[in-house]
Amino acid sequence: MRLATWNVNSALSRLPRLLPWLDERAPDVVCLQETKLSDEAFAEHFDAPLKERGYEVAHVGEGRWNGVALLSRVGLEDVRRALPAVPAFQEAVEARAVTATCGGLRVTSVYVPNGRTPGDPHYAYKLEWLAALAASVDDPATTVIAGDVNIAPTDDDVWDPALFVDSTHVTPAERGALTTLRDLGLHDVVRDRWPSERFFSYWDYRAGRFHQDQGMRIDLVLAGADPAGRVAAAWVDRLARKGTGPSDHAPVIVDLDTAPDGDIGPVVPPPSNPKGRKRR
DNA sequence: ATGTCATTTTGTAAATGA
Repeated sequence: MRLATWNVNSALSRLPRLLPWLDERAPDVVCLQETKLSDEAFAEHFDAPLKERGYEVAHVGEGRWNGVALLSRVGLEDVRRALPAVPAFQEAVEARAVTATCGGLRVTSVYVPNGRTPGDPHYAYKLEWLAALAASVDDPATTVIAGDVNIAPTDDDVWDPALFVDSTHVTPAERGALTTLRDLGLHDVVRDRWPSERFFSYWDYRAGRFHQDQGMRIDLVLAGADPAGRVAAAWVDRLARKGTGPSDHAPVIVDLDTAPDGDIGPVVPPPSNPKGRKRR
């Protein structure tokens, strides 16, 4: 099963990139963020092309800002359109999370509040929202939380840590929220796959940041023991950040070993070693 | 110092947000 997450920075603007990307990468489950569409507008533009490609859809949008979606062609059940006990911002619950059961996993597409600057009301809201996210996890073992978390887990996930001292995305309180999720049993599976590589998932549109690879790794796939133990590949799809009309984020793709029926299949014994040579 | 992009508007340039 191939799972992907992508902050598209307006699904409508990204339509000419999104549909070809689905055809090329053929993900089974897709978490989208920043669709910036109402549910009605998303349905108008996406229901037909997604159905044609075999996807069921759960979209939670408000129109101008935010907006998240789950696309799945391995089932989409028990949809939850907001985190339980999610904090409001200025009395409005924003469209930042949608959860469904897809292919036996409880998947949540998240768009964590940006926070703007420490001290800003948006920053306190971000931390409250992250607490609600952790509290929303029912069964960590089968959970996947994927999306734009607006937090760089370590200084290795920022192109120039010195520039970001005391900025949002890197503060101990924000990173502590990721630690809380980790302590629940959720693994940052792309980092686990590439523990000492430096790579990013977001690059500012300005100042030629992408072409100088000056970015941040803020789009994560956090997976519980069951999916984390089945990771076959995990990578950032940088190609989608190139060319005409890209999002400022690249998709993150994770492949899980599974047979079509959801059974991982027989355990294959290791090859025999009749000549007694040492294995490397 | 801050080079882009997307969205909205008693709109057509300016504000807002990231």
